[in-house]
Amino acid sequence: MAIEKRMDFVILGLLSHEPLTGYEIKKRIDKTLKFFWSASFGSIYPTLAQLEKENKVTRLETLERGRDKIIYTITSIGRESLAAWLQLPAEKNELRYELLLKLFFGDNTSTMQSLNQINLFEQKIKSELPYLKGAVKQLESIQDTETAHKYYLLTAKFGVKTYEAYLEWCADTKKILEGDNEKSN
Amino acid sequence: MAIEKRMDFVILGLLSHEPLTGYEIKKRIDKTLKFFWSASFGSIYPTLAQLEKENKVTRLETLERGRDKIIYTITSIGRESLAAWLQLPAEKNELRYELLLKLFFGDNTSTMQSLNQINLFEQKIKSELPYLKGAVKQLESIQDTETAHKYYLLTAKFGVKTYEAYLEWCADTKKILEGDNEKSN
DNA sequence: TGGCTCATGTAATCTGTTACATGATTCT
DNA sequence: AGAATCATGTAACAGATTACATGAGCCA
Repeated sequence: MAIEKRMDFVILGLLSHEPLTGYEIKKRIDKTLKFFWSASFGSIYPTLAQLEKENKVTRLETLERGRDKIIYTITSIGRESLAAWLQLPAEKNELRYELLLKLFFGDNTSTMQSLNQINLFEQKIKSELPYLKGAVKQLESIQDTETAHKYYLLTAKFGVKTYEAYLEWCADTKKILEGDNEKSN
Repeated sequence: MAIEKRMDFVILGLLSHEPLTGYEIKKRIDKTLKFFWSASFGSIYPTLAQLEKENKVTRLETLERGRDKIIYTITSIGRESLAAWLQLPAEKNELRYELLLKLFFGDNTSTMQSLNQINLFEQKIKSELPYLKGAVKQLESIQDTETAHKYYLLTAKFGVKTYEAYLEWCADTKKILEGDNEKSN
């Protein structure tokens, strides 16, 4: 019943900053939003077509370096729609961690298997954390008047904070499981 | 291509601890797994029917206090299937926070609106944290031989750790936004 | 007696992904 | 020359939710 099609607003939000092509929207999502949102071409292009029908965006076909491009620009109707959505309370706030699911059922397998899962998770977090920290550092240094950067910084800080918490938990949990593993040897 | 139907394994995992009805499975998920997984009746009952066809569970129809019940029990085939899945690396580890999405696009609205969103999130986390902490305390005190409890404790600790990180981030972020808000007055 | 919990199930719908199709340009 | 990137789009499918349908037992 409630507004659930968040892809509409992800796209409108990105277009509120600057006109973009569908391809560029995908890149922005993968680079900037990926820590808390994702999307595929299969949802981006149809959504853009629908937003155009609703007069929330306008399309401009261009030919750049011999390559066809469709640049989308947000309209005032689109901005109103986005602003209305921003006022509604955030409903979907969910974490879906298969790691935790597998760990929860860890009594059906060996301690080594559980440790293995945690190590994989830990490595992934460790490999992504520097990127997030780099974004925070860069955004803190620029100090421009662009308010969009300020909000980007706040979300990047969320990422750093939670990733650091994950790493602490990984270390704690590994110690516990390793202790158990030795006892059983 | 890969095994994506995780609902199968959530159910098999819960049944690996004890025989349950579909209704009880739903309750277990809502109570114990809700911090990192969720499910509805519309997926639980059809999945149970399918697992029975695959001989991974057996059904026992009973009449308890005049009320019909179907109690499902995991089979050895089911246990093998679960164990095989536990060995595979966890693939889906995603956080989908609409709050962060709305905050990211906060430059399209007032600072007050963004603060409001964060307050709502903070309140929700604060209201859920005591439950998680209670679970940790209880699980730490029992010290029984049930290994399942040990793994439950580890996931509950994950919840406490991340929720505490969220609250720290909320406090930090509110300070920043409140400062900005005063400057603009 | 009215509302809550127990209990099972289905149909319609949603929301999105994956895989495919196509082809130009740019980098190495 | 070949790989990677740029660029748009569709069809099939997946995986799940929501809403509905139904009804009994329990508690205040």
